[in-house]
Amino acid sequence: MKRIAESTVRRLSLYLRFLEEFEKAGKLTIASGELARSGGTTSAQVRKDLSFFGSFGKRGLGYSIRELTGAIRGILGLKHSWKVVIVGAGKIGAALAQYSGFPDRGFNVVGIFDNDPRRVGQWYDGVAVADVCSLEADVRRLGAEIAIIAVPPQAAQGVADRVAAAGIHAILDFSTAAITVPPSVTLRSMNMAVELEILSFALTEGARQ
Amino acid sequence: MKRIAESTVRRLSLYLRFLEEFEKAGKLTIASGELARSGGTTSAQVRKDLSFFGSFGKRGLGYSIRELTGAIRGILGLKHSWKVVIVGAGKIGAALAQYSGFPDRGFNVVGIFDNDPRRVGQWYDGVAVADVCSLEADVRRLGAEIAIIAVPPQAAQGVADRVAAAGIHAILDFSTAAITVPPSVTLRSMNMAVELEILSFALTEGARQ
DNA sequence: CCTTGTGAATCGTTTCACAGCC
DNA sequence: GGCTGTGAAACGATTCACAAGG
Repeated sequence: MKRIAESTVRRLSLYLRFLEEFEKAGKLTIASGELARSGGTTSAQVRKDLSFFGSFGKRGLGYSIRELTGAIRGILGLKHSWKVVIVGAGKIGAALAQYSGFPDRGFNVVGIFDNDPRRVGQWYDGVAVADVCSLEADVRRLGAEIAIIAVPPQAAQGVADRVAAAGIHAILDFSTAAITVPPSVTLRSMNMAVELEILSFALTEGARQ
Repeated sequence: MKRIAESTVRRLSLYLRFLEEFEKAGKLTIASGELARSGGTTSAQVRKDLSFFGSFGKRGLGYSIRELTGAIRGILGLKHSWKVVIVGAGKIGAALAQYSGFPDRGFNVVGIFDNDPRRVGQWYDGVAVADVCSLEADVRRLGAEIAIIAVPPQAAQGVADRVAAAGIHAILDFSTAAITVPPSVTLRSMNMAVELEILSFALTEGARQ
């Protein structure tokens, strides 16, 4: 099977969001054009994205919302839930730990870690903050599959190395550092500094023209 | 001037981070290859990215770190500071409001808004939470240029419409909704749901192969 | 007649490779 | 000799356009 572009996967995730809304609204079928309009793309793009994985529609009719939702959830690996650990129980880490949208979508926080003794032992939504010393052991014991890094930038690379060594293959990095991981690990960065600077560039460019 | 790709701007922002580290370490010059290695790209990519904006290096020598840092800060519009409002003073909004890395990099939080009377009046780092009723008026009065949206997904689109109407041209959306904005507004989404689903896909794909 | 699925064409980005300069 | 700056080539993603099927 051909390698799938990240942009395709990102759009599938968005389609899923819109499909769930349409489903809630009681709609039964949808055409690629309508899905495209919700997501700011084109009908050809929607069809091409789906075509990498099979054919899910009926010519002349469109897609069954129920079926397409199921298909995309299967493609994205959302038919079962994932175990997530959060490293860093500061403001952002704590906010994420309490975020209720998580479990709803199949991502269960099974561990939270910090190196500050004042934070260790605090409870967030049924999970106690553990000392980061036990990170590797706990990741293995709990069978965690995804790590969220929410530590200061200087500590981010070290944490990434440690969770990778403990067998984690997927990392979501909230720090403003730019970290690197071995090829066997998938890394997504939610780097607020970078996003703000992209906005700054756009504002500046707009003013230049 | 040709349109600049978003990927180029994102890399410039990363280069800036590495350059600042090298500068702190006392290095004076750097070659494209070394910058590339820090950022997981290639020397040709670094040179091409910079070439869109001018020529900043010396053949045979590389780039003066001091000069290149200044040039990139100029390109990204970071030579002056930006006024930011945060809409939503829940867990994420409050965490962002207190985030000290913000002002360091020229992004000053000048306003925080919420619709919950229990949150209105709370102080975060010298700024009081205001009622979201006064959003448009305050945005104009304060001269805010960037809005950060940290509200529940159902409310995100409405907030985006309101800040856009109030004259804001740059939005950073932390909600898990997929919102749309007029072409005059630049939108960046830090959509945790999408990023987690991309990780889920990668883990599933890895297992499939 | 409407809408999908898809090869072919187009467009944009990255990589190559080398002339030009320090 | 070493490294930049940049056209040209290669690659990858998006858009087009149409045959096929309900």
